[in-house]
Amino acid sequence: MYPETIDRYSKLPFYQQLYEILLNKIQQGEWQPGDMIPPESELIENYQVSRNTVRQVLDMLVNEGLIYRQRGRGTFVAHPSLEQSMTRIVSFTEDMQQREFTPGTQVLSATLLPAEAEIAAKLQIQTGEQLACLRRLRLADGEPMSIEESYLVHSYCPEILQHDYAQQPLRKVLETDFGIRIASAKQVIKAILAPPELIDLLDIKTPAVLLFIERVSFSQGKIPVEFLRIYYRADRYSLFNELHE
Amino acid sequence: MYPETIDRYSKLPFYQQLYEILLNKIQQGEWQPGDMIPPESELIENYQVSRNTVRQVLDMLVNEGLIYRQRGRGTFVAHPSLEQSMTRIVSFTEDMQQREFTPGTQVLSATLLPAEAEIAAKLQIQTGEQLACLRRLRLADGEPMSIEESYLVHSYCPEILQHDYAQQPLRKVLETDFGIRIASAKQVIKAILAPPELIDLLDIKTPAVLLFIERVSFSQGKIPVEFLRIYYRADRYSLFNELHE
DNA sequence: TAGTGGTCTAGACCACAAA
DNA sequence: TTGTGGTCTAGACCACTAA
Repeated sequence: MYPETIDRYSKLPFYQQLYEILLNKIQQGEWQPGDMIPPESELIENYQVSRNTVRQVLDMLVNEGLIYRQRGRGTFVAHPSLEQSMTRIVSFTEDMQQREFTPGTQVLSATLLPAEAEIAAKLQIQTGEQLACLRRLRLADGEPMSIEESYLVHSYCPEILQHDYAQQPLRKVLETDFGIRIASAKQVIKAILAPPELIDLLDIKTPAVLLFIERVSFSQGKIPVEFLRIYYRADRYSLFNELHE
Repeated sequence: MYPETIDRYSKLPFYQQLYEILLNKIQQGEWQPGDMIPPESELIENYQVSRNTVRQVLDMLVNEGLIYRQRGRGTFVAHPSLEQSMTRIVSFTEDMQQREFTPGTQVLSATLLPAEAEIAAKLQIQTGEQLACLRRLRLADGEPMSIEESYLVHSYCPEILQHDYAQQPLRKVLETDFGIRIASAKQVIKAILAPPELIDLLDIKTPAVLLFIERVSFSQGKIPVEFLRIYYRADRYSLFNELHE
């Protein structure tokens, strides 16, 4: 399924290929949190690249918080942390597991509609172009945690609404059915007063506060694919991150 | 004032020394946003280090969003972006300038008080130890933008309250008077309903929503120095960031 | 002592941008 | 064509950890 060796004639640089290979081993759980990954010497041997190339890849994974190094001991898979959810694209399921909640999902609606100007601009399409809109209520330990409104450019992923998203992650369908992998995203984080129509759905009392995120997600080719609005119950959800000089 | 060459007998690695030198040129404005910085070949020549070492330093600055590279053209100082304020320690003044507001500050109070258990734990000190508390109203274009409550471990910086913080940045006093440089921080971001006592100060109407940040800042020696609460008017302030795989 | 990651060097060839 | 950054190699010596 995924390549295990570096294609020396590929247009992709060695370090990107090796990054994909190692990332995959972590994401697929072949290497578990806390596991030591093979030492640099072994990666050099296995993949037939220089130490600098190996270290370039490990640096990337360290920067993303996926692994950490200990001099004299080795390199280890990091335990998922809440900080990661601020800089890495993390699924709702992963996010909730890190917060030690049991995740759940209810589909509120799945419809086609023409793009409003505001959303069209963010997705770099024409106003009125068809969008697939998926609204989901997200649960944590059975209680409402957030509402997610996804708007997908329908021409990139026709028939996308013919799945049961209570069971299946949207991201996985995008990847397996349409070959679209979300590689990066930009988002805005706000605090808002809960709109009346969300009060009942989220099972909160007015006046209630929400942490509100608007996100544009891009494919590997940097094409905007999805516009997402997430309304989090502020009494149950907060964000963490680290700053440096 | 700041070293301009690499001390080849220092305990600090070359790349850290070079990082300090280049960071300083950017922060002091010697190199302005949009300026091309010297090409790698020149940095190699100037500082007598290898290309890998130069590139290691430039990689760090790129990761922090301070510079960007264009193949075939050169390396340039980045224009400050709103995204940076999510991962870099940015002063209120800088942050407002990036948002194209004119910043202003009013000191609400400056007092000494004993540490509550909650704050003491975050600052890794004993409950009841003396804290310097500085409360400031922050203005943008003359209108209230946020309230900042700083709690500093007083034994690290005695007499710190004997300055006029309407004029002088707290961070600068810490550095020049006490040799404390804030190098990293951890923060939590929440949405809250405005507490009644802040309503008037922020010139908002109830029920009002705030973006609320609690931050612990660490010195270069990783010692917690400051606990900070910031209450932002949600109608005027939001956060931006980028995510990746 | 053996094995790990941390730092550093001196080269090489390539792709891209501007003149 | 020249100069820039992008990728890659093959070595070296060091500091730290664990046995």
